[in-house]
Amino acid sequence: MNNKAYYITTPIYYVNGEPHLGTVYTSIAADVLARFYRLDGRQVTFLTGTDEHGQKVEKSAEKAGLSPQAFADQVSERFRALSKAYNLSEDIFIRTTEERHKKSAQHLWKKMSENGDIYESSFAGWYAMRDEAFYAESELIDGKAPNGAEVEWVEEPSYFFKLSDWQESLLQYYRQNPDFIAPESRRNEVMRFVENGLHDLSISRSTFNWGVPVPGNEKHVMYVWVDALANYITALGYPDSECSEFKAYWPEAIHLVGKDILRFHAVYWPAFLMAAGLTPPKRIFAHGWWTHEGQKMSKSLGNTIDPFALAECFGADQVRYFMMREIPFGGDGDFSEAALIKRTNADLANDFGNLCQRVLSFVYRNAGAKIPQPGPLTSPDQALLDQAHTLVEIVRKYAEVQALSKMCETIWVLVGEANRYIDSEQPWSLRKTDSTRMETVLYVLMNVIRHLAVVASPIIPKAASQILNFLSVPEDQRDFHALKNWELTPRTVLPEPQGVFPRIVETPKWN
RNA sequence: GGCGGUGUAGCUCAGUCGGUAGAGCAGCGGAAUCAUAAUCCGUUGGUCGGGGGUUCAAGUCCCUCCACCGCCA
Repeated sequence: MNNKAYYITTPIYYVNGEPHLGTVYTSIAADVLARFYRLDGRQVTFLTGTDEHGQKVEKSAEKAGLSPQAFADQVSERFRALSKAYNLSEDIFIRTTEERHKKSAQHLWKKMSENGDIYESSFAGWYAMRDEAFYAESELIDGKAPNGAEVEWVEEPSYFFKLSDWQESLLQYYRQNPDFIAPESRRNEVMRFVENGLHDLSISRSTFNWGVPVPGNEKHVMYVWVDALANYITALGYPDSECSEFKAYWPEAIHLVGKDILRFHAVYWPAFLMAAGLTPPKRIFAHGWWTHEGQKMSKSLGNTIDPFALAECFGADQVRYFMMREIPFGGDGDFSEAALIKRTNADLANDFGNLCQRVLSFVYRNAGAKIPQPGPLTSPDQALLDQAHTLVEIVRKYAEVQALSKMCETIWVLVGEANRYIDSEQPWSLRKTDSTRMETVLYVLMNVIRHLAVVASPIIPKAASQILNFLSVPEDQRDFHALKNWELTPRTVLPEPQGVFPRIVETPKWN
């Protein structure tokens, strides 16, 4: 068994806005992987949290008549609530306003500074508060940022990070670690970007206060990305790089990010780390964006999706499965009500849910409501069981590369096999002719369902746990080790089963 | 404008080292009746974006054009 540490992160979410579909997507993906590796016996830390500093938060707080901290407290809670709504199993929910984080970010700064990578200068440029980014004169379109954000001329003293010095080291790192950036198309983009030359980075601001003070110059606060990115090591105990958490998990980190913030993670972050004498993370995975009924989601279009309403009306497991299954991780996808309902009804209710129900209720009604006693196995029995036994292995291969939709697909292939097996073995006929054989068939099926439920539990945790309850599988026998080393005990009494994935007949009102 | 990617059945996509096109969903026909009217079997359907070339043979290699997308400028 592989006991190696597994560290999976989402970006910290900016408290300037409410959780949206993209937020949930990243978090669900991270949760699925975290849960998978916990079941696989690995030592896992799953990190998420909120990014709470910056000018936008300061302004929003002012508008709301609150202190920045009180405002951040309020919105941060909304992101915590998301974990409840979607059964997210984060081990650490970090907030950048925590004292330990300030210490960590400041230490990181000091290290970069000691290494000679930070210098003081002044910055003049067009600043878009909405993006918290600067634009060159040549980039402006009709006096606005390329994306339409309002810009203002800003001239102020600023500290700079010598990003330009890190071009070669970064390229070398990319070449030596071909898996560092995924998907591959993104990796190529990043490499080309770096090959084209890097500009030094303004990393402090002095015109507002809501941020981590720059060590040695309290007039400046850190530019939001130095502050934000540091969260990944704060959570492991940095600056104590000798503590057990840090030693176990760094640099094992797998950062899941949206493609919009890939550059910060794949270019700035490793440069910061190397400047501070630390190793870059193991992998950055940039996933795609969701459209809604074919349209880009935006507040102005009024077509955003409230993830809370979504989970409430369709079910957290249903939304989790849909998002993981519907598009290959890394690509863009479309969220449509029809597609969600189709997946729910076809894959969850008809294929998997009904498989469980037809077997479990048959056992409950026609086999004494007990786990059956199997007799000798036939070759179809053995063939199906063999597939169940290799399920984890195949799914694990996909988990290793964050191929989440492939993980789902693989599991559902076995669901299909199990449905075909029932039809060909016909336990309902055996009931009248050969009850021993009937019990064998049912036992095989229950065992296969057990495998399916355990392996699918990272994706659909609630339903999987219900199914395992119906199978009377003890709480402590629900991991991958138990699939190999524990068996259903014949004659164990079973509870009355119920459907776990109801069909959606009438579309709920949710939006 | 530079670099890269995509274009295959109604829809979403797979097609490894070139050898006369595949899956899922939808549609159609049938079987079964344990089950959430779920399941299972069979089946219709494509001049593989257009054109040209290499080859005994190209969705698969080369050229060119068109459309869409991404990153950079």
